[in-house]
Amino acid sequence: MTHPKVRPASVLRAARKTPRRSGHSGTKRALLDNATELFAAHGYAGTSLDEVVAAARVTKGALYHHFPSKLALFESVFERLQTGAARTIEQRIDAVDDPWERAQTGLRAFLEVCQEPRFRRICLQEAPAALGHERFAEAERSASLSLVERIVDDLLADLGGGEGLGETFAVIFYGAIRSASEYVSDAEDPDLAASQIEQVIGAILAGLRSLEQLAAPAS
Amino acid sequence: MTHPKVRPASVLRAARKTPRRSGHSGTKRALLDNATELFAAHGYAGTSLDEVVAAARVTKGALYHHFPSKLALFESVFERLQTGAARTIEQRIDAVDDPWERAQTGLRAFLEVCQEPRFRRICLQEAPAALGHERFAEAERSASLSLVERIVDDLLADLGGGEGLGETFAVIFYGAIRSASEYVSDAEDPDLAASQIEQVIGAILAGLRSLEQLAAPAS
DNA sequence: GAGCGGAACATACTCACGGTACGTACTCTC
DNA sequence: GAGAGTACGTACCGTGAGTATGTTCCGCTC
Repeated sequence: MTHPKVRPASVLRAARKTPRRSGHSGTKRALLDNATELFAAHGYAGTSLDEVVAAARVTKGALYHHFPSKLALFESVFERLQTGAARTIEQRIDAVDDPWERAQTGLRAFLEVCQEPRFRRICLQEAPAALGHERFAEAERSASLSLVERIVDDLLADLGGGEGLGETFAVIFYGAIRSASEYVSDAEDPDLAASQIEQVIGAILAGLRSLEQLAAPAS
Repeated sequence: MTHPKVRPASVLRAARKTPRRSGHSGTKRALLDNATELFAAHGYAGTSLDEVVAAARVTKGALYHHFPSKLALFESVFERLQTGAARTIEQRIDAVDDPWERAQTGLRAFLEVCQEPRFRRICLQEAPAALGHERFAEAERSASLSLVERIVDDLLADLGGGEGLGETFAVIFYGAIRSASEYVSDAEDPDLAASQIEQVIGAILAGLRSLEQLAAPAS
């Protein structure tokens, strides 16, 4: 009884827009684009695949042809946003030579990227729980955190001491600016909040710079 | 207990421990306890209510009598952990007078609390996505962040200047130690990682302390 | 101490949604 | 032009959150 021999499908035929060109289909891109919007608007759990395929004007069969699971779809969406953001920031900081000025530039670029609502929601809010802590930490390490570590290493080299503390510094700074980005996004006056953040980070960096040496074992 | 008319339920009968005492039942506590374990082990989405009620040896009817939804159950679990952690940290820092030493003490207490697996998973990893960004931010503000702000305000008072930057400093420090706690948890050698974190935070605080004045408007 | 009202559950169901099974249409290659 | 592989479409299933509807027990009143 399944599959009546004679398939009507007349309505669907009319709906077809991409004339089934060869090679890589636009269907996958349509799914990614619409999934990005929906995930950003309603979160991972709040978005049903029926909504996604309806928005992309295809069916679940098409979706599961391109992605093995809902989580894999989310992962693709996540990676696209993540790599795009990392590339943007990288271009900005590569244009600056002085390590201390580069840190400020990187901070500014990161804060700007985090104001992008889709990036905020998907990469900062939904991804940790959706992908799981392990998978998310790995993705962050290979993207954002490595950028921060590059910057921090140059700072520490400019100072004396601090051997072996680069990763620790990077983790702390990354957490700080990640939290700062949320603060800016939620502020009533984002521009004011951003300038305050830059001021405070600037003070912290200035304080570190004023130390003649790092690395004194604590109590 | 359960309908002796014809109903077997012999297993459940033997399992009842609290003899249906008056007023507040132990059922709610059993649900909260088991839900805490399961949410911590499998996350919010990965835990089914059937598992919860089976572990608590009750039925969904009992659960929905005490909690209006799965999210409300999670919220209760979250709040219990959150307030308990805040109370622990508060006691630790209230025993210290010097503001700079108190900051270090608070950091150490926070890092310890974050090593508790249930707190980590539920309050730090699952809660943001499960409760939603808005609700989670509010809970954090009223619990952890207010503690940090109290500490930071004393630091700024000890220094000169920095008027109106207390909240900004608190946000940045809170993000830093939140990220630091993850770093410590994931480290192969948590004790070493924790000491490195304390070292770096100590250096940052020392740097700030060495500044004669804060609050210089940036570019 | 009989009756009554509500709290504290249990049972059985609905429905949304992720995932699967299996089909067909189009294209390319030989 | 026949076979194979890609790119879908359709119908179905299982799980799990939430609901409707009981039923039992306790405390209170008269």
